Amino acid sequence: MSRPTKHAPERGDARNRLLEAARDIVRKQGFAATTVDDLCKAAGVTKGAFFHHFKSKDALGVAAANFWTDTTGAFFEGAPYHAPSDPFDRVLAYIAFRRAMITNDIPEFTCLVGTLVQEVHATAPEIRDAAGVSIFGHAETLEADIAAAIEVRGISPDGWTPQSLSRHFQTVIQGGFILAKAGNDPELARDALDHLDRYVRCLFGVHAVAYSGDPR
Amino acid sequence: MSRPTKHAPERGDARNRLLEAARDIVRKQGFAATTVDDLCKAAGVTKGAFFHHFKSKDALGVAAANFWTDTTGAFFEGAPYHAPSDPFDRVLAYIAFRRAMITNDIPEFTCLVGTLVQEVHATAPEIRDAAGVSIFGHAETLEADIAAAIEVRGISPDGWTPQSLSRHFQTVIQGGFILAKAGNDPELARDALDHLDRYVRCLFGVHAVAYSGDPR
DNA sequence: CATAATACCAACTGGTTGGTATGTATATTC
DNA sequence: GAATATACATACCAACCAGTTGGTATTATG
Repeated sequence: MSRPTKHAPERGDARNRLLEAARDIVRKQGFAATTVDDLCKAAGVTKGAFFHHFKSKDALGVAAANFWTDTTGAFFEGAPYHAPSDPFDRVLAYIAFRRAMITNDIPEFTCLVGTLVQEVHATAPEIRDAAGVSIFGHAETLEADIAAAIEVRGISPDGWTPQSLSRHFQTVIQGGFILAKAGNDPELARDALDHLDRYVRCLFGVHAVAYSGDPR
Repeated sequence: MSRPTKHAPERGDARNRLLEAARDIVRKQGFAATTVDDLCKAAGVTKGAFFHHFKSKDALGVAAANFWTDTTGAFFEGAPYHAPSDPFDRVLAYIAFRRAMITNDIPEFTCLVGTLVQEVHATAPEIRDAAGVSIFGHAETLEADIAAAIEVRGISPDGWTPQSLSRHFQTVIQGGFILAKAGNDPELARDALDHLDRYVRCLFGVHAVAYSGDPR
């Protein structure tokens, strides 16, 4: 009878429920504008539970960033863009996958750690660093495919490396989120990825084709 | 004897001093984390002055975004990247200029409205829209040069337009700021612009050359 | 089964926050 | 030069905020 369900808070659940609440609310409102009470209310727990699991609001911020790293890490690891046998196709499939992830609800597809770091980069180094690990760690997962694509396609990168390109992917993704927010239009985030797709094809000397929008 | 100096507050100065304080403090701390008292203290005025000029903190946010639009608009209009006679060179000069603006102090070169919109996009539509006007309005100033460069270079854009490319410039710039913050390293913002430079040369069929880093 | 640790909850607190009420010196208008 | 409007300053407030205190129910341990 101890089946953990999503909407019936159960003993031992509070920490995770708080982290999920942080993930959802911080993306909507930002970190500073989100109160501890907001999080407790959304998680269905009291402040006692909050400060039992996190020694401060900032500590929750660090934990939320790490939670993001873990959950998105597992999500991308299991994602279908790894399937193509050609490494360059995997790189393109990553971009298509990121594009397909963009829904109509902005807080739903935007990045928690990008939002976090924008706010706290100068005031909460521990949160900033946890966000950095998340972004640069995710970028790293692309490096091997990019390096393999360079080899397979027989190109000689001039002024860029697998690392710098993998980071540029994140740059374009994060920048696309900002434009989507500023224009209140998710399509702007898709446009960013279309330009990225074009850039990558260009770097690898592959002619751009009309973009289908289908990640498969 | 009524010479307005920068550090001796004078009658009639309060509004501008508050906007300058907002520009500087919000980029460091974010909007929600910046209190009205913070702004008053930095501007050397009292709360009475604040609420005389702005009916609420959110109203100051809108005014600060508009202030940013006006001041950066004038700054870019008078910037030297407009000098080259060839429009494509002007486009490259813009990128080089943006790159040269990146100093060692992150809050100094990052974008107020990018920071603002990330925080308030879903909670303060008026601030979000003012930020949108700023970003997309600035992007628009690049469209004519891009369009002229297309003509002069005789290329046929496939799947992109002067508007979408000018917006992608802002995407890369904003994304570069986020990575710079996450890595606590301004160089990451420069790397973003190097990739953008490479992309633009590729779109126009111009071979990339070793990047000098000098905007002239 | 006793002890102890864990996982919470309800009520409280002291400092902070955005905003207000009221007063006053200066500039503008008639 | 009287009246009015502008541009502030001072003092204050109710709501809110992160964090604490002191407790209880459950689980783990020996």
